Order: sequence, then C-alpha cells, then structure tokens
Amino acid sequence: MKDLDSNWTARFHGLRDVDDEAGLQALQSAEIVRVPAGTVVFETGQACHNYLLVIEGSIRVQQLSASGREIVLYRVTPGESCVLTTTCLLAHGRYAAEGITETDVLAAAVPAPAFRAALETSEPMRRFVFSAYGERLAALLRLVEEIAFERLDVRLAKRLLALGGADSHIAGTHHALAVELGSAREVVSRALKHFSQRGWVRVHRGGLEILDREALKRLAAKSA
Amino acid sequence: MKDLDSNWTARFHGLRDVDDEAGLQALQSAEIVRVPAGTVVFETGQACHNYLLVIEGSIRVQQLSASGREIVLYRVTPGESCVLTTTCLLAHGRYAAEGITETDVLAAAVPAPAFRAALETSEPMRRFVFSAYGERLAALLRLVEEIAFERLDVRLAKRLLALGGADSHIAGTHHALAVELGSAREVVSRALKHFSQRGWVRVHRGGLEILDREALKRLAAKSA
DNA sequence: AACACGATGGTGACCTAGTCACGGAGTAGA
DNA sequence: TCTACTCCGTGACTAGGTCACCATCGTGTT
Repeated sequence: MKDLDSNWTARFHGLRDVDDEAGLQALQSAEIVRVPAGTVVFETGQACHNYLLVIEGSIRVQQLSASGREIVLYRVTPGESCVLTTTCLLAHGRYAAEGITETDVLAAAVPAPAFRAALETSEPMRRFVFSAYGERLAALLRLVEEIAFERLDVRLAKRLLALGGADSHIAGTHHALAVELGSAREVVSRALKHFSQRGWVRVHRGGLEILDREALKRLAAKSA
Repeated sequence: MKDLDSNWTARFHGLRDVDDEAGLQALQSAEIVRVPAGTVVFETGQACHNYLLVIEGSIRVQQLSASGREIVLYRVTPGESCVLTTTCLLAHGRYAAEGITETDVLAAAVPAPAFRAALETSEPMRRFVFSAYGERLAALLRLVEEIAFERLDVRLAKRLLALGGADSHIAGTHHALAVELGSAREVVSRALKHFSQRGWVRVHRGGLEILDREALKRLAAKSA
C-alpha cells in the first residue's frame, strides 16, 4: 500500500506524462481512498470537492428519472477519471447523476484547489482532462443514438457481450440488465426468453450464461 | 462590419473577461465569416481546423442514424461555441455529428493553432471553454433522460414552447419536428392532431400556431 | 421444521411509439 | 394547365413500456 501511494500514477496513460512541478504536486496531494462495493460515491444535486481517479475497481454512473426508472450512462474504470466530477469542479456546479461503486474501489482523490491549480499550470494535466472529456462526450453521443434509434434486442446483445467480456457467465438480475439499457424488467425478461429459446443463452436465477457468442455478435452488428 | 470585427467579443459573456495578451491575440486572429442558411458547416467523420464562435444566427447540431432517422442534439446560438468542435480540436479527433446553419450565421473562426496556444496561456479563455463544456454535458444528460423516459407528447409540448419562444407561430414541417425529437413524422402528426382536437394548437401546412400555451405548459410539466 | 418475508422473474392485457404502405392535397415549375 | 414533388393523414401491424398478479427461491426467525 505504501508502494501504491507513490506509484499509482503509472496506471494512468495520460498521467505518466505529467512531469512538471505543479502537476506532480497536485497528484502527490491526492488522498488514496478505499471504497467498498455498493457505496453511493456521489448523488444528483450534490456539490463536489475532490477530483476522482479510479485506480482499481469500477464506478457505475447512472441517471434516475422522476418515475423511478434508471439508466446506466457510463462506467469509470481503472485509469479513468469521472467527467461529471470534472464538470462540477470546473463549473462549480452540482452532480447531474449518481455514482455507485460496483466493486471495491481504490481511488485517488485530488482536493479541488490542488486540481484547479494544476490545470492552471500543467499542460500534460490539461491534456489528460480534456482528452477524458472528449471521449466521454463521444460516448454520450453514441448512447443518445442507441437509445433513440436502436432496437432493444440489439442493444441487449451488445450489452451482454460487453458485460461478459471474455467470460461467458454474467451475474446480475433482469432488473439490473434493464437499468443498463434504461428499459423495464419485463421487456428484458421477454427478450432473454427469445435468446434462450434460440439457444443463444442459458438463463438462471440471478445471472445467465452465453452459449452462442457468434449469434449475439450477428444480432449486435445490426445497428439499424 | 468593420465595427463588428473589433467588437464582436462583447457579445460573449465569458469572452469579455479575456483581457490577457495570449487570449486577445487568439481572438484577434479570428476570421469573421458569414454562412448562408442551410449550409452544412461540418459533417460526421470530418476533421476540424477552426474554433467556432457564433455571433449571430443559429447552428443546429444533429445526429444521423444508419436507418436514416435523425435527432437534434443541441443548437449553437449567439454567444456560444460548438462543443463538438472544441472536442475535435483538443483530441485531434473527428466530428461525431453534423452541424447545419438554420439561419444566416455570422461567426468567428479561430485557427486551431491560435486556439490551442490561447488555451495554454489564457486563464479566462480556459474558463470560457470549460464552462461551455460543462453546460453542454449537462444538457446532453437531460437529453438522454428525456429520450429514455419521457412520453412523446410531453416532449413535443416542451419543444413547441421552446421553438415558439414568445411568438405563438412556429414554422417547420412535421418531419422537421420529428427530427427535433428523434421520432417519426407519422407519430408527430398524430400527436399534433390530438393537440389540435383539444384546441391547444392550430396546424397548417408547413407550420402551426399555439392557441393554448398554458395547456401545453401543464402537459410539459408532467416530466415522467 | 415451519413460517414469513423479500427478491426474483414469468405472464397476460393493455397502451404508446415506430414502421410500412398508401393516398390525397397543396405548390412550384415547365 | 400539366406534372412532379413536398407535405400531411391514416390504417394495419410490430415493438416496447406499464400494470397487475402470481410462482418460485432464499434467508432469517420462531
């Protein structure tokens, strides 16, 4: 852990380039924090005081509607920072969504003043922040396009492949999958039944198994 | 026009604060351009070479799906810059959507090198750019929420009120309104028929008139 | 062991939204 | 005036979201 304290910046593509005085000072002033899985890291309407960099684990950022439905906007994975946090810090605004740790998370928390100071003076730091901004913005545009124009079964297939990764076993309830897509549990249940009837997946309580990855990929490729 | 060349920065809230050498130099190096209505200013996949600031008129930024459907993401109005352009310049990436002038547009185009240099050195310039970023990101999150969770008639009512402004007359075909919402023409036609039957609007070829603004506001308030 | 309870998910009925096909009316140019 | 095109209305069908209800499973309690 002592070792981690000094070496964690090596895990960030963009932060390796931060070699100037101001940038390094900001990064050194970061507090390394451990957060258990399932913790609400930030909530809608909340102000924020630390720039967050995830070292290990994953934070799920999702939006809650008035009617109680939810949708996953993006995940913050190792090497990434949370763009919503950046926005809040720079615009002195408030969070527009909520963030929940999906696993135990190890993160670096840079205090707001140090972060702002680093942005003033450190070019590599600015490059890192701006590039993260750009990527997230592009991802959000893709999300808008998916929600607006893509069929649900196609989106579900995509998400199953993404969630599964190399592993063919996926944990999570139908409700959780519905939140991933901003849809309803019943709809996901029905879609999974179709997949299951075609032998593409095997569903069981609290999770499922991908049987025919190629079939899912073929469906996912139909990006209307 | 000669007068405008030197005074246009006064129209930008954030740019009034740019008083440092580097920032002013970048702004002075801007070329003032006039673009007629209906021009495609940038397209998906295109690279970009100028930072754009709209002085007069409005640019509509929209996304086109593979199936031919479209959705309006946001508008760039006087005093604003285009965030997609900023992203492209900073990440050396490519446009993820297309921009079309809705009216004749007067804009300032800052060459990419001058823009990057200004960001390096000018604090007010950075503030302006970051704050624009934050606002657009928040707007995109609201858009995601609307598309995912809100009823179409509610969204239509909102959009009619926004498009009309103080004026109760709105120009534009049903197809154009459908693009605003990322929906289909037939759906908008039917929704407008309902509005019309209740006496809320009067529709005519190529436009409509708002008759009962309060009724639309009541519907628009039903956010999910 | 028996029980209660909450979490999970399966299903039918119904409504809203998107798609497809068609036709009719308005408009502008030849 | 004829014609071609844009704009809009509509019915039929499919997909997706909502509601109500129930079955099953797991856990903790008595």
